Amino acid sequence: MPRNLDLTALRSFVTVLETGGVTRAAQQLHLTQSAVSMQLKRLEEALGQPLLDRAGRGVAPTAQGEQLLAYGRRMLTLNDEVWARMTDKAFEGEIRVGVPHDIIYPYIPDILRRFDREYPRVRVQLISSYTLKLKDMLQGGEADLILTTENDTPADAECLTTQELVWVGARGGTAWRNRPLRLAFERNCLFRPWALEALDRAGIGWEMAVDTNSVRTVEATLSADLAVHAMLEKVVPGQLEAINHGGNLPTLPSSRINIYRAHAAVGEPVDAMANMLRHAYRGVAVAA
Amino acid sequence: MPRNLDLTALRSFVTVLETGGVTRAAQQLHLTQSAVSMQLKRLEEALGQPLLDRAGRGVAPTAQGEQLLAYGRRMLTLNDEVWARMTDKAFEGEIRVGVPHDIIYPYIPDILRRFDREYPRVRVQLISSYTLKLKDMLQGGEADLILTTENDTPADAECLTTQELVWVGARGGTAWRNRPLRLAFERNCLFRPWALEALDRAGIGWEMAVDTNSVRTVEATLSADLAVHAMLEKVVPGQLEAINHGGNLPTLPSSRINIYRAHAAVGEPVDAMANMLRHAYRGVAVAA
DNA sequence: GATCTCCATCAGATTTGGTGATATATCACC
DNA sequence: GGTGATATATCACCAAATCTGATGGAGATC
Repeated sequence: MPRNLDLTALRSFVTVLETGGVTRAAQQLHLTQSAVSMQLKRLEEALGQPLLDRAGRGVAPTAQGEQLLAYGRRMLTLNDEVWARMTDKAFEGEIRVGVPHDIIYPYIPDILRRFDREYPRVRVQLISSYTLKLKDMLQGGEADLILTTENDTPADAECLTTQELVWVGARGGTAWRNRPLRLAFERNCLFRPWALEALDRAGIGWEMAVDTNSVRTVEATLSADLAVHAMLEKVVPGQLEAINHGGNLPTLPSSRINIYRAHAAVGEPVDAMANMLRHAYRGVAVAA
Repeated sequence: MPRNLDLTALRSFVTVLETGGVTRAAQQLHLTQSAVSMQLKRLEEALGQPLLDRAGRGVAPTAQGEQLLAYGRRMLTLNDEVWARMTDKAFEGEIRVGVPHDIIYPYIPDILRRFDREYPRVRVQLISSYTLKLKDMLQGGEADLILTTENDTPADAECLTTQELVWVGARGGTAWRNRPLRLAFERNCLFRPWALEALDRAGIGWEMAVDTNSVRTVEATLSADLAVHAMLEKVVPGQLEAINHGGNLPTLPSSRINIYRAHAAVGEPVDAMANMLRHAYRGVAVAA
């Protein structure tokens, strides 16, 4: 008494019912008619009951055959799926994802981990840069999928979420009370001009506490409570916090997180990555 | 390049990961260690990539192995399930279902059809009788599952639905205007005393148009617009209709449809049948 | 460093499962 | 009711796959 079905025979069985004949099925499967016939016989013997009703024209499944057909289809679907995932060209290669460095945390690391589980044969290259640079790279074919932080959503993009820009500083810090307000921004940070403009409009004096291109420097300055910074509300790292300034600092504009996909970027892995990003930031997956 | 996975090898693969060793897996599977080892090798060859990481203590799946593990488990689950359905003793035998004949339509035929599809090796014996007789049969072990129409729900029963009892007659019929009201009921019909009592209380004179134990006779009498009858609102057959009497006939009490299960009736098929009945009458399936 | 455990690999035995040929059955048409 | 066409079952044979039991080697354990 065997315990495991033979997927080859099962495929023959399903094909016989789908093509309506042993001979046709055999052709489609590139086997001889007798081989398929014997597979059917083996199946029936193994399960100890008739599966096909050969009465007259064509073949019809018996009641038990119906059962096996349903299960068989599901099993073959799984088989084909895993087979595709493990060997299909479409599931290997590289996918280049660009993310502004200020929104890498907290979602991206987890997404990369999960993606690698799902598509182990796809190498993910994470590009961390500025929104403008990322858009250039997408144009230049150097990235397949990018996230951006912008104040609107162009037609070729999709908005994942709109988030408030907030003032942040060290946990429990007081740097935000100082005047002129001491700021820490990277030179190319997209939010820097937004913050400055908001302060100017509110008539609050300010000065740059650091002049750097390093995120680390900014972080260190903020952690030491020497300056304040602006970032999206949902991505404030643990050692910092949104400043509860009670109106002493101006409200900052909101920003959108958009996703762009290169025209050339097609295939299930890219779809899946896009969906994971959507799901993380928007909380909603989009059907493929 | 094979196209179908070998479920035997797949089971070995899964077992190796579950037992943490080729040798242990082989014992559990009643195979030699070398056989299992070769199966693993064949799997890796077929899929063209390493599935196991034999580094040091124990075995760990590679990233691709994780994939295969997940799919493999699902496929084996399906395999074992269909195998059980097709060969397990628990999925063959007889199940005796008792249903009062006035609620057989419209649901029961469809349920029986669907049940037979799901459990082709289980013979269903449909017992059509009166509620009291059915309860006797259940007590006497002559039925596994019965539906009843009663005006309450005893502790050992489960109420599926509460339905209004309504007056019915021929489509477009006028028999309900006659006085004395002419009635057609089988002798043992449970609803007969309910109807008579309601008429008496309303001071409406009545007489029995037929004296029979045959449903057919009652139906024929009703179809000919010679008498009226009372039945549950949801089970009125097509050739009859609920009478729109506008208060000229008394309101009838409501009735419950209950389900009872014999203590000895256990197993998945009985559960499934009970669930199908619940679903049909109550519109809700109950988790197994 | 000896021992133990576990796994990969090999040669040979066995079984499985496929091909091609043949027998049987069913249908369409006369 | 017979005939040809088409479809399926079965058989003998053969090739390939797969199991067993033996062997050797890599780590872990003492």
